[in-house]
Amino acid sequence: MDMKLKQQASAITELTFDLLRCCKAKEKMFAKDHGLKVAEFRCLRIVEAGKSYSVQELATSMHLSPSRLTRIIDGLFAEKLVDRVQSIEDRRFAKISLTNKGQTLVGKLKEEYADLHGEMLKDISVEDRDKIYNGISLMQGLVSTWLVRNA
Amino acid sequence: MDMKLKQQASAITELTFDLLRCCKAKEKMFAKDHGLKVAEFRCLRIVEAGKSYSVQELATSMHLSPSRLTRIIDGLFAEKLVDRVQSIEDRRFAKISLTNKGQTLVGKLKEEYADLHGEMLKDISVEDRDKIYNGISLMQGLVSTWLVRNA
DNA sequence: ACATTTTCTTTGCTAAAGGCAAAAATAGTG
DNA sequence: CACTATTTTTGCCTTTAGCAAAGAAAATGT
Repeated sequence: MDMKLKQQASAITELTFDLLRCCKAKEKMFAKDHGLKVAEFRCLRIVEAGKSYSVQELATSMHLSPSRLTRIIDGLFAEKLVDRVQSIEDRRFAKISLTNKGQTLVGKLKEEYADLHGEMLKDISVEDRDKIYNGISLMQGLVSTWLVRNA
Repeated sequence: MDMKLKQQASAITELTFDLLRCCKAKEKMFAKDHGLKVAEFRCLRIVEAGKSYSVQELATSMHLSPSRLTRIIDGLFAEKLVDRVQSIEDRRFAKISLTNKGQTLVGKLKEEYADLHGEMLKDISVEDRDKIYNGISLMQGLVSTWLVRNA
C-alpha cells in the first residue's frame, strides 16, 4: 500500500509516544510542586469557580470511572479544596464545588500552568505556535474519532 | 504580557492534554487486544529482533527505573516472549532478547500498530499529515528541552 | 591477595492510578 | 407499595511506578 502513508504513520506514532511521555513527566512535576497528586491536579483543572458538578459529570469529562472520581474527590475534600453537598432537588446527586481555598489554588494553578507553557513557547515564532496548534489539533481529532468508532 | 502567546499557550495546553488522554486509551485498547499490559507493549515496541539489551538500557530508553523494568521483563519472561541470560563478559549484566515467540509477536504488533495509525491517517491529505508531524515534532522538542532544563 | 568501592540487577515495600461489582440511598413507576 | 432505575460509595483487585536495601559481580586501592 501507500509507502508514504506508512512512513508518515510510523513517524507520527513515535513522536506522539515521546510527546506523551514528556507531557506526563511535566504534569507530574507540576502537580508535585503544588503538593497535589496528578489525578487531583487534572480534576482541579476542569472545575470552574462558582459552578458545581456531579460525580458523574466529572467522571465523564475526565474519562474515568465514577468510583475513581469518588476517591479523587475524597482527597480534595480532605484538603478542604472542594465542598461535597447532597443536591436538594435529587438527593442521589452530589454537588462538588470549589471552596474558597480551592478557588484560590485553582486560580494560581491555571496561571502558573499557562505560564509554564508560555515559557516553553515564548522563543518560537507565532507561526510555529500555530503550526503546533494545527498539528496537534488535527491529530487529536483523528485519534478522538478513531476512539469513538473503535471503543 | 503577550496576549497572543498566552492564548496560544492555553489552547495548546488543552489540546495536548486531550491528545494525551486519547493516546493513552488507544494504547490500552491495543495492548489489551493483544493480551498484553500497556507497559509490556511499550517495552516490546523498543526491542529489536536479534539484538540484546541490558536492563539499564531498556530502563533509560523507556524513562523508567531499573526495578520497574525488572518487573516488566519478569512478565514478558513468564510469557516466554523474552530470554534473560547473564552476560558472559560481565556477569552483572543481564542480556534481554526476544524469543522466537517474541519475535513473531513483535512483528505482528508493529505491523498492526502501524496499520492502526495508517487507518487514522488515511483519509487526510499528505500535507495534513505533514502538518501533524511538524506540529507534534515542534511541540515534542519544546517539552523535551523544557524537561531537561527543569528536572 | 584481599578489603573496599562501584556497578548492575533484583527484591521488598509502598504509593498512586484505575476499574468492577456489590451495596446504599434515593427517585420514579406500575 | 413493590419494583426498577439512577447516583454515589465501598470493598477489593490490578497495574504502574519508584525507593531503598540486598545480592552478585567487577574494579580498584593497599
